[in-house]
Amino acid sequence: MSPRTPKQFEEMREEKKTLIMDVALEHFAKEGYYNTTINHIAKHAGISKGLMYNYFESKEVLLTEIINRSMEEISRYFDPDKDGYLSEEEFELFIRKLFHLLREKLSFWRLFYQLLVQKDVRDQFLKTYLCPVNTVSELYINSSSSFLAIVSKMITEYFIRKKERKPADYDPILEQYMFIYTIEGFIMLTSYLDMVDDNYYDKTVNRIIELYK
Amino acid sequence: MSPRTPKQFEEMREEKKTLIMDVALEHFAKEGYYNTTINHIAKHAGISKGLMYNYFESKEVLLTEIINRSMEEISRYFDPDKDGYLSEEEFELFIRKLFHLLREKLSFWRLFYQLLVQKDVRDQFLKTYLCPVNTVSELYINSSSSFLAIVSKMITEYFIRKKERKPADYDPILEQYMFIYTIEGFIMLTSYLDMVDDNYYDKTVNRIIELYK
Amino acid sequence: MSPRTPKQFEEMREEKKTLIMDVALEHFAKEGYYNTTINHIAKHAGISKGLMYNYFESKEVLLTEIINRSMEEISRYFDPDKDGYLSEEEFELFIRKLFHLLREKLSFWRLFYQLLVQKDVRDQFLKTYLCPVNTVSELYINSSSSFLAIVSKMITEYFIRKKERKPADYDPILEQYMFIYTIEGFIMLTSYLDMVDDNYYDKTVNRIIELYK
Amino acid sequence: MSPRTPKQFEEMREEKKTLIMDVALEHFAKEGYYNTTINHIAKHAGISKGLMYNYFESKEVLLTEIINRSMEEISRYFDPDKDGYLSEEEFELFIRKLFHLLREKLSFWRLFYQLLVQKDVRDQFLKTYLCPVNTVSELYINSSSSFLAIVSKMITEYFIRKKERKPADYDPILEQYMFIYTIEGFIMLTSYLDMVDDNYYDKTVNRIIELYK
DNA sequence: GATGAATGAGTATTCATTCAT
DNA sequence: CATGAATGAATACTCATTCAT
Repeated sequence: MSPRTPKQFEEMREEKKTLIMDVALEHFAKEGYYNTTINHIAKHAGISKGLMYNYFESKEVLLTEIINRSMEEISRYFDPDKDGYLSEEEFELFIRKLFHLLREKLSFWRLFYQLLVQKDVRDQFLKTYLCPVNTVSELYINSSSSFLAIVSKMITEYFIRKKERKPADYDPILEQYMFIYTIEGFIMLTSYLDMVDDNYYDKTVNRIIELYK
Repeated sequence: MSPRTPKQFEEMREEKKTLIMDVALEHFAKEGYYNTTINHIAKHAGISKGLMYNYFESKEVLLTEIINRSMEEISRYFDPDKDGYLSEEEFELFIRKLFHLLREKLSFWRLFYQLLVQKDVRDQFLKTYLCPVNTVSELYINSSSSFLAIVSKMITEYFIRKKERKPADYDPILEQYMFIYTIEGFIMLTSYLDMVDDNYYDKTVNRIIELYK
Repeated sequence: MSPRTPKQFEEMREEKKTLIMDVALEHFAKEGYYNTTINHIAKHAGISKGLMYNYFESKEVLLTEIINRSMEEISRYFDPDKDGYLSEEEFELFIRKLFHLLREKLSFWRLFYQLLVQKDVRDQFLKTYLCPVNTVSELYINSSSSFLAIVSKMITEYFIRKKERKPADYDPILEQYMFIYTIEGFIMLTSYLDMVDDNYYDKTVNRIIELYK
Repeated sequence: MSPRTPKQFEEMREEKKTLIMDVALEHFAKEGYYNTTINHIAKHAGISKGLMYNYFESKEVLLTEIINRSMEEISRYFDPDKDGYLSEEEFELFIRKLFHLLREKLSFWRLFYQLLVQKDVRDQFLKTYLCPVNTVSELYINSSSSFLAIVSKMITEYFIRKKERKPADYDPILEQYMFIYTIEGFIMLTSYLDMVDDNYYDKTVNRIIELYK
């Protein structure tokens, strides 16, 4: 039994961190951030309370890391072209991916909405993930942390471009708002209120694409 | 200095209760229910902690009374016909009123979403305000506590009726979902994320009416 | 309607005080002194909390007055000869009266034992009602407050006198202890634990008299 | 500095739990359960308030555990034959042991009487320790929790059996009551009122045995 | 006299975080 | 690395008592 290499240690550490974050996310989503105690997470992750602080220096840092990880996953999952341009096909794919993700990462969305709803967390979140940018290119410096801003900008530009193939009275800004409200409402009701009608999940996606593509 | 009459006491009580509820709603909405301490509310209402308990037997009761009061106000504000039938004009008016109310009672909506997002509170809330009913008429027995159920039912029936004046492939259920998602997303983004573009407030309302009336 | 005389006022005051004390005794006995709130007593006595403090300057004073009143009643009820001498007939009568009183004033006994059991109250009580005395005569200065001491002394002397009509190995001190233990145990079990067997109430009294007269 | 083993932790826990229970018993007995604050106990046990809750989930549980522990000790101390039969020698021994225990566990008796005197606690206690049983044998399933019931039943049967060696007018029920009152009164006065005359402690025991054996 | 609104010190309990081993 | 004992600041809630009217 040769001693473990530093690399092995690092891997074990990462695995443990991942485990803790998974458990924590699950509980944060189910019981709420404030109602979930460090003790509870530790027990369910099969480690001691003290060890938690070896991995995450505070409960808040744990939360932040969970959010960062999820945002990175999401960002990677969408992986838009780096050209900042959204074709019609890409737009449709984006929506389909979004709805697919909603089902895959339900716990994260639940946590996400819980947090958005609290002023202090929300402000922190928006500062991190929605820092105002002017050009798409400058965003790619740190694409995961500015993912929302990138996407937001790309969608805006998509709607503006759409005007060309629409009647004169077409208002791209208004349509974009309508699109975002619908998406948001769908995510909210699905992830939060469990008000999801499985029979209509696909129909809804198609209808949104039909209306806003 | 004659002693106060019972009537005077009652008035004082009501005034103070209202004051406390207003202050509490403001803070619950801004900081969140769990992050708002009784102490904090008391201080901002200019009274002692102990007095809070003269008016509300617990923090939870305070919350409940705030919600009930707001639901009653909202219920009174909409005051739908007692026929359970929503004409096209009434439907449009309903939407306009809803958006008007959103601005007037922003704090309440914020609180409302915060609570919906917490499983235990949500369940309690839904049980109280969305008890399943079969006929609209039976709801009017206690119209404020079943206000949501009434509205929900009336909207469903409105969409079903709409099918008559629509093409064969019109799916009323799907349309209703789309309508609700849009509304929900709008309320959510407006009340929560302050993502409201005043220039587009009215345009959005009109567009929603245009799409779903 | 002529205005009330000072005497009438005084009587009304006394009546109200009596009412409050009755209600308070009942609740103290049932719920315990610490578990009974001033508010509760006031409500059950049909007056306001503030007015309570017009009659009794504190909760503790109320308790003290209840005890004093009861001790006076008991003292009056027994009304021993002022000669400090207990004849055999008087001894038997004393016991019968004691057991009769136990039934009449059950609430008081309950309160009494509750209080005895708490060190601070007990000390206060013993200081007031059992101040050490040397001669019976000096006790009569304030016969109600030293009632227990008087009775105690009279009983002691009764047992000592009994020795004359008993065998040589008769130990009056021991017999007195045995007598007191029996009485005490009976009162305790009857008043507190409701462990009273009505069929044996009289038999017990007779047996105690038989054993210790 | 190797980390502590689970065994070491367990030992530490038990020691500390015992310490806390001892301190708490002492204070509950002296000041009364309601008058003894968690703060006070913690301070006298030399630990923080918070730690109390690591060992006992509430003040009430602390009390319950103290009582259970004491009842078990007492139950173990008496260790009656499992035949449910009390011979004359065993009866005498039982009494001697009882009086011995009274001195050893004075604090517990004080606490015990305080609790008996409060209706809610009393009911709970009686339910736990005096659950009605029909045969002695069925009690031994959980002998500590039904210890009082066992003893009570054995004593009753002892007195009934005694009738055979007594005159025709001997009333076993009455005698048992007299016996219990005497015992009870003795315990009460000794443990509570400190009215114990050391010179007469043994004489009393002997006299009780003489009278009721 | 009479009321109940108002106060504030006190109480049990929780929980993120630290630290000795 | 790992443990869980230990801390203490914070929180909801209670209640005797005071006081303006």
